[in-house]
Amino acid sequence: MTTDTLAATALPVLCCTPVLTERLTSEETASLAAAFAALSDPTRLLLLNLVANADGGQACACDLVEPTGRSQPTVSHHLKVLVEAGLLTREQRGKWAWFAPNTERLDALRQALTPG
Amino acid sequence: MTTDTLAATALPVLCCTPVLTERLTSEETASLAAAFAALSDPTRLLLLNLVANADGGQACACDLVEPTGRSQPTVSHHLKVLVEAGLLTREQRGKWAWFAPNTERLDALRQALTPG
DNA sequence: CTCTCATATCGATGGACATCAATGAACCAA
DNA sequence: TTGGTTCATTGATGTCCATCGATATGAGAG
Repeated sequence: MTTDTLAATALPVLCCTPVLTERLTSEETASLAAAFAALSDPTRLLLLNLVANADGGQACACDLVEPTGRSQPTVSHHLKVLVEAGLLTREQRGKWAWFAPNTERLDALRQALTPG
Repeated sequence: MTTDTLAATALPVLCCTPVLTERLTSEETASLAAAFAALSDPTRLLLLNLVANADGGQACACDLVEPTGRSQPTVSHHLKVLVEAGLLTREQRGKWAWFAPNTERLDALRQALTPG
């Protein structure tokens, strides 16, 4: 089996019980950790930043390779991780793949860090 | 070179330029990624949760080993990572080490995920 | 000083992951 | 079909890291 652990654990659980107020179950903990793990790589953080600041709040993958200084396969890999973590949405338009931030998911993540 | 990368890169930079609004420099990106990396481990997330929900908003290390199901050295390691990432503060009281959440740091992290 | 308890550090190990070059797959144009 | 373009997948490699047992450090207590 291919065990894409990020996708398997991050999405099913709604995420995000507040870390600072309520007791976390082990499932909630794993889900939250997976979401933060997606944000823990500088290249992915830069990709999210580039997409969020692009015109219309969306960007084509073709415009994301050069600014990161990484190879195309590496960028493709990181975009997949961000999508599977629910932080970006992906839409295919002909040959091109367009990405946009998933604001609901980001809101939920932010709430998890909100004090009681 | 000993490269304690978390401590070396996370703290000097103030952290946290909003990911969703302003362009990130490579230093800001690295600092933010380091902070999220500290939150990307289930055991550390649970430790933060336990401390934040403890009486008086602080907890003794001696009470954090059993609930995590990890060995004492492992818990000690994770607490160190959280302190070096600025997410927990550490205070020595006699033989015991007490930890509390660093709310300012958590606020800053939350702001980094706030939309424009 | 000696003993005990709380915590930190060391060294080793297994697994996860970021990265790349090469290749594949899907799409479009001519 | 042929070829070019965009993106994903594969396979290999080096590095990072979570985890543990063993051990060191350090702070009361007696």
